[in-house]
Amino acid sequence: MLLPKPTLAIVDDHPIVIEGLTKLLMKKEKFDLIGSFTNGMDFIPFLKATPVKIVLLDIVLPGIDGMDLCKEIKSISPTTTVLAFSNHQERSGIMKMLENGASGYVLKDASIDELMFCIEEALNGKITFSKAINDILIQAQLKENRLTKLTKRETEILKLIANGITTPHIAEHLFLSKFTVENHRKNILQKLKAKNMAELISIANQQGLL
Amino acid sequence: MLLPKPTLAIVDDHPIVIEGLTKLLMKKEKFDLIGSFTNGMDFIPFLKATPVKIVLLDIVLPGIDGMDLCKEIKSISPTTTVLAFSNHQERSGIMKMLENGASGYVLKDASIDELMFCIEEALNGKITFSKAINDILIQAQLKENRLTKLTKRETEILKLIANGITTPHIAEHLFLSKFTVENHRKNILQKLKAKNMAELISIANQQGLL
DNA sequence: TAGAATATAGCTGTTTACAGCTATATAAGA
DNA sequence: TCTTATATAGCTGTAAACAGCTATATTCTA
Repeated sequence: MLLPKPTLAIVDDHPIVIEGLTKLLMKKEKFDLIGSFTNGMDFIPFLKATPVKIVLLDIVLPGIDGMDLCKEIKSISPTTTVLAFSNHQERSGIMKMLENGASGYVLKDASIDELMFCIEEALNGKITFSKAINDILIQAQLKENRLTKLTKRETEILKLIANGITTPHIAEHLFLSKFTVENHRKNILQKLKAKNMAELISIANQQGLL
Repeated sequence: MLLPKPTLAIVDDHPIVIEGLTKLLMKKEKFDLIGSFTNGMDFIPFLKATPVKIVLLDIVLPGIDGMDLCKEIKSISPTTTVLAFSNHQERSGIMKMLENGASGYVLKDASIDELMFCIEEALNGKITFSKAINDILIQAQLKENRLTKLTKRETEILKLIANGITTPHIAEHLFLSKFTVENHRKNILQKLKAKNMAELISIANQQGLL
């Protein structure tokens, strides 16, 4: 290959991960691995001295964490592409990384091919995620889209209410105490921010919950 | 005109109407007016003896009324076209005539051109109505289509209910007694056949009343 | 595995809803 | 003009809804 390979650095507090990644990346011969670091404090001076095209960045790090480090990296070298590489699966962490300038998020149990693909996509300016992360984000999206999240039981009871069945009858029908049904009703009212059953059914209809 | 004109008969208990119609029809020279009768008993023997293509038939007649006479005419001579020509504006009478085989219904205050047009349409096998009758039928249709007919007040209150406003507050808002609002609610419940407010709002939503 | 969410059950008031009636004045329609 | 529909107001019960709490067992899930 005549073109110079993109320079790549790893920041991960697990030496084993660094070791494994190094070997795999060597095999592929697509990137020039110019440095591995187990914390952000060591990496920052290096970045200031050396141009780095792409950084694989863990979230959990001793001292400054990945989220903050990402921000720092982008302010020092905006042309550097940061790709989160972590085991963290919380949506909040993922979002924070993206807000701070990361170009994607790859879960550590992703395959090497998946990782290579994501790196290339990131280098092309795209935001990419490994499959597992994608699933998490989509699911979160779905939950959020469903403006209101009623449980199975609540949905069941809501439908009965919409059919004009009263609390005592619902209790009978579902073999529950009337107190239980009443509690479910209270919860539904709260979740949909309704003052009473009439408004509840209105809102439920608007949101297509029936 | 070389073609034989269609034969036409009038059955109407008002001599003035017969007189006027006769003159107008003569002018148009489109039909061969072969007989005028002020009651059905006189007309039936005539019809049995003479082929009549079209009959202008009033509803209010001495002895046998227009609805029954129409049926009789169609059973004696199915090829005879009967066109109701009356002042009656009740939907039930119109429907009865049609059920008994009439090909249309022209109100007596229709213009002569309207009448001529309707006769021709009827001869062509169509069911026609003068404009005023059409309006009556359409309006009746609309009323019936609107599966449920709520009054202005009821609709107003229904919307407030759907917004979660309780009876006492609705009463305040509309400067009414709470008893009045309660009565409106009862009426709405009955009209929409709902057991309670929850079901009411469901049904109202289904019927697009909100 | 610990914490969060869910489903369950309970108690006590107060407020609303609902059923069942009567009644009257006005407006709209046949 | 006469009947029907509408809008108004009233009364009396009973049933249901609602607000505000506590509490526990189970199930999800990070």
